[in-house]
Amino acid sequence: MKLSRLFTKTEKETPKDETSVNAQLLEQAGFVYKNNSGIYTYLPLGWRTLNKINAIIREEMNALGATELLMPTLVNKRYWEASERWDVDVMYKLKDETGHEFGLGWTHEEVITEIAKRYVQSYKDLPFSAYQIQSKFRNEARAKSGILRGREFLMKDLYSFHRDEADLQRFYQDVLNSYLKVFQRLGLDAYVTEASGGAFTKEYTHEFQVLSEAGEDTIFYCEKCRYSQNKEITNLPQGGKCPKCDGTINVGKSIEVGNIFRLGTRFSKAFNLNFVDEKGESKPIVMGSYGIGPSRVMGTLAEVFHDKSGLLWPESVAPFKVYLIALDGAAKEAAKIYQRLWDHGVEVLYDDRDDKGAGEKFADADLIGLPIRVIVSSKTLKEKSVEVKRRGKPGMELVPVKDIGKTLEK
RNA sequence: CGGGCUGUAGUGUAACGGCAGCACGAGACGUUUGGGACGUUUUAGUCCGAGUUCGAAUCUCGGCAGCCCGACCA
Repeated sequence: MKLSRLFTKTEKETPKDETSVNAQLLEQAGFVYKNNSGIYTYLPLGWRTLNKINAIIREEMNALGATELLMPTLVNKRYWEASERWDVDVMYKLKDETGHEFGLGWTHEEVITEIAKRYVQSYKDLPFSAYQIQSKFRNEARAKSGILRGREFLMKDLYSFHRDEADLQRFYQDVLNSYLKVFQRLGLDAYVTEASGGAFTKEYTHEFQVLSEAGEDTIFYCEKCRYSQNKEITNLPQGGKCPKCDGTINVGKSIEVGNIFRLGTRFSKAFNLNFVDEKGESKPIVMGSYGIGPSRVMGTLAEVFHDKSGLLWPESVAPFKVYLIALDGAAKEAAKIYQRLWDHGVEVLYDDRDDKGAGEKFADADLIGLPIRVIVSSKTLKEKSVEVKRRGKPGMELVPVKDIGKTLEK
């Protein structure tokens, strides 16, 4: 993409009134636009990043054997009444002219359970799992921290259906491992944290927590074996011995980027979702639900990966891999290099603005935070080379123009 | 939902109750190009509504909006 065609611009100043790093940097660099508190537009750069995050999640969900679908956002009152969740204060409710009442979907156990009823009758139909990536709406009393806690946000929600607790437990463990893989690919160091099940279950659930001062949660964790518990439920002693190994328990603020729940039969009983086993006996289906917030993940990445000059995206989620800059009359050669890089499958953002000084282009490159910066100038062309620099790393190297595609495609 | 703070050009900021100014940005022309370059010139603003006052960006009330703290957060 050429910068001259990107309609967004960076801001020289950090937005006033924003104290959280993700809000400051993502707005300043033109990744998101705040329409209202907790309600954001994902601008072209941000949308590309979000789609990179989604693509990684999709790959891992598909690898689990889950299939993707898309459920409605407008969810009729009858669904919520069936599970006794109509009187939930985070739900946006609305009524149309004819008096039909809806809640905007803030989670979709009810909808998927009803759908499953239509297609699942026998043990032969189990187990199965399905997921979606969709905007969720939650009427948060207080949206905060940029895109970390929004009223409208993106969520990947996965639901699984099993014949018994043992099979749920097996899949639950698979999802746990799958989530760890997702976060590892996203460049995030997530702790699997034991937490309370809230209204869903009396058992522990597991949250995926990334240490960050911007987080709202507090976890007690062992760096050595990575055992971790949420402050809500823990009796681990700060500075004390880890009960699982000989490590020490630390305390830190953290961002919850994912969670997994064993739902049991709460929803299948509410909707009479049953199956018939080999003996002809009818039994309630055992369910699980599992969530990751891609938009919150994006905010978390901004919180974790930045420096005083701007963002520092991991390559797996950067909107582009390369920020290409043409200086002093090298535009013609830069355009060729731009094309060559794309031919090699390298995603390039080309700063082709001819009315901007070098300093401004450098500042924007740093702010936007793509992993690699390539500069073409008369100086480098004298060496038949371009300058390649990694964001956040000292030093640079000259790479011959003829090798640039091969060098950067890796 | 309780509490605190704040709303001035696109952005960031100034102005005692008394002429709304500055910088950047944006537009035009020219010179520039290795860390937000320079000259000339143009452009654009007091969140909305009431009230007090000779006079309101400034004081009062209401609304709307944002940030922060707390409560809440399957």
